Amino acid sequence: MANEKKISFEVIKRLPRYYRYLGELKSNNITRISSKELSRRMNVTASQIRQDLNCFGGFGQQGYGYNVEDLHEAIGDILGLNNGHKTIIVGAGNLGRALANYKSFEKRGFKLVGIFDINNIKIGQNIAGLDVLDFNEAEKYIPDLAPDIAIITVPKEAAGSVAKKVISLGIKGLLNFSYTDIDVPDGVEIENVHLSDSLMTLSYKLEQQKKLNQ
Amino acid sequence: MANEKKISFEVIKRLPRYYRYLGELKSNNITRISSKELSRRMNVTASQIRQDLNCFGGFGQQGYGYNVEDLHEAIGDILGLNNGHKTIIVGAGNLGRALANYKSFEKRGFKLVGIFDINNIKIGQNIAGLDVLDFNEAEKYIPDLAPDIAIITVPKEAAGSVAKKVISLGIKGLLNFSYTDIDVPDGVEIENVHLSDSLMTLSYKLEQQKKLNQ
DNA sequence: TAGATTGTTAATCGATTAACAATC
DNA sequence: TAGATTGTTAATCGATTAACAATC
Repeated sequence: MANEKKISFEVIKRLPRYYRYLGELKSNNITRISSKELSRRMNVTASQIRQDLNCFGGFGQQGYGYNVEDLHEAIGDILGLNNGHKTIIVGAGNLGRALANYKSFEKRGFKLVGIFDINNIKIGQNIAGLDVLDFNEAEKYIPDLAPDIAIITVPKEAAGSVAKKVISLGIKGLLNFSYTDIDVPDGVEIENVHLSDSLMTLSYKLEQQKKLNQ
Repeated sequence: MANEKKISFEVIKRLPRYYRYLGELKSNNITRISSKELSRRMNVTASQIRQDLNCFGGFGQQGYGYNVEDLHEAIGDILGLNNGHKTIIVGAGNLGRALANYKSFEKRGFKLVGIFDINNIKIGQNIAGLDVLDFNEAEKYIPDLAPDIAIITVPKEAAGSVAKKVISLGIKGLLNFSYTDIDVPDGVEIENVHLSDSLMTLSYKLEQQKKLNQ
């Protein structure tokens, strides 16, 4: 019944980038694009683009290329951006606040429905139009809010227990920004994002440059 | 002269994670670890760990394993974390503020020396102990601050020109958070970080789960 | 139709894993 | 010494690229 061909996560990770470039093309009123031209702009091979897209079906047309708007929407569908995912943020610190006000999330169809913290000073404060709720009373709020995704921006010491709690309340997707990896049970999905990691790999690259110039 | 074996970026991207786990072990007063035990904790193969580490030299000892503290420091060195990289942030919006107050960066040896914006309301405000400076007068400040790295948290429309400006002032490393890819000339390094990308791949995973459960 | 460009198969390349001799 | 575990070579696996027939 289901389409059985296993699609590698390498391919999935490239989809948001295709999505972004297609969005750009769309706002520039470009209606069609060939894999060759897109490859030139994105700095990847045309072959890879065609392979990637063909994992999901034949979006293109021989002799013509791809319809920008159709392809943009198709990738959005594949990524599940048109499902109106409801999200909460746990941790109303600086990063939590920044993400709450982050317009990109909203634009890609993610709707923020709650912000939580355990700090009395923060509880009740208004962030991005929402009053910060007491995470110690999570079971009181979360079932009604019914979010799909929890964005975790708490200190690493608290990350594990926060994850456990929200999972127990039925949340199926976690985006973890705390400086630790969180493991989740089967049926729950997680993406661990470590902001300092990219700063470190950047640092490595600078190191190499420096050596080259010596 | 130089060590000529090319190390793949796949390996480099894993280093921050090794670094983090070793840091954890260290704070738990664990002094030695075998690739097998580390592989169990990190959920990777022992073989990969040994291969990765051996790109940089023989840190281990047969029959013993690896000395946690030594290895932690060695990886820090490889990543260039002990160089006291000076950084600036361009864009004092929510994300810029959050990153300015982000303790992880400081802890890994990155020192914030300046915050810039072009908005008069923000200029002069104090963030993380620094007065926000006018980016329109970047050439007045940046040569003295002499940063290695610029963290770019401006809207995508401004990202390109901000990059061009800081590169012209001698900055060699860019960490770009704006929702566009920035290309840089030879000799300059960049890491593009797109926060919504991981939210999108998470959304994809949720989509797959949903299909499974139908 | 002729030209362009896809979809897809085959070839290549690189990364991961397995295996084991070296050695602490 | 015997046991453990590395460093490293070889085997496997998977991802990327090249090539081209199909087709718009």
